[in-house]
Amino acid sequence: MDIKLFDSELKVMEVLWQYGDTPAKRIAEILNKQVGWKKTTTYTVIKKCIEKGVIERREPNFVCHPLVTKEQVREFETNELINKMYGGAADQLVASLLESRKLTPQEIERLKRLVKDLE
Amino acid sequence: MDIKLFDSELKVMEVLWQYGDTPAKRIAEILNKQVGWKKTTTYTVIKKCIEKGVIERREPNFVCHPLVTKEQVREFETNELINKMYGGAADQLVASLLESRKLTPQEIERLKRLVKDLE
DNA sequence: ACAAATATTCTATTACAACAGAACAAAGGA
DNA sequence: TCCTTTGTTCTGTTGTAATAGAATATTTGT
Repeated sequence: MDIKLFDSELKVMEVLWQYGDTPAKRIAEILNKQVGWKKTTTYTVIKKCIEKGVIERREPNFVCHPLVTKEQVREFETNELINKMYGGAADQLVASLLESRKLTPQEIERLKRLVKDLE
Repeated sequence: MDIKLFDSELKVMEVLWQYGDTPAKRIAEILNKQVGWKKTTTYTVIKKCIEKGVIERREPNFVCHPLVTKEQVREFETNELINKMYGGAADQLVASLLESRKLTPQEIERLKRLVKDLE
């Protein structure tokens, strides 16, 4: 199963992650409202997702069911970034975040607690 | 200046970041060895980078000079990831890293120190 | 100044993600 | 059963990143 998702595929997956198992028709409605896609576009992308193994059709009514979690995709994407931009060193990424002050004070607080809670 | 770099452009920038100001010819040699590019490919991509404003030609000898740092691009790419996959919350990304055990013990140590050193 | 070597631009080709129209299939009500 | 609606696939268009060949310009050694 190839977990690399294109932007279009991610849009579909986001719907499934948010709403759980959903009929194709419903996904099409949601994405039409959200990003203006025609229904055939949604169906095309769903098909790609099925071929790719990240969605399967399930009873009853062939609802679309996600086979990968958002966490898995997050991890994958994050690893790609770490390899591409940080030479594979995950802590470099964190260091960069801290230095660039991209973290709000609240986030820094939460981060401190996270790190403290390690082991 | 559009800081969004394609993979091909990133290859050129990596050379500049690693070696400093470099003549186009030299970049072409390096990338031919590294990734097998023909020299015209390198020149084409350099041109794109110049149009995009991330490289300029400088005296003497019109060497290629990077106008953005690796840190800037890192930050940009990291922000894109955070927005795309973590709903804009940077600390979520860090939390995900900690949970997924993608950090080695050494990295966790360094991370602790980083956090401790905050103010 | 001119030939040879080198540097650069111009123009194509290929591959594929994004998007969607039209054709086709299936299901439900008259 | 047939017609209408709904669901799905098939096929095609568009845009553009990646790559590079051919043409052109520039420099350099003699």
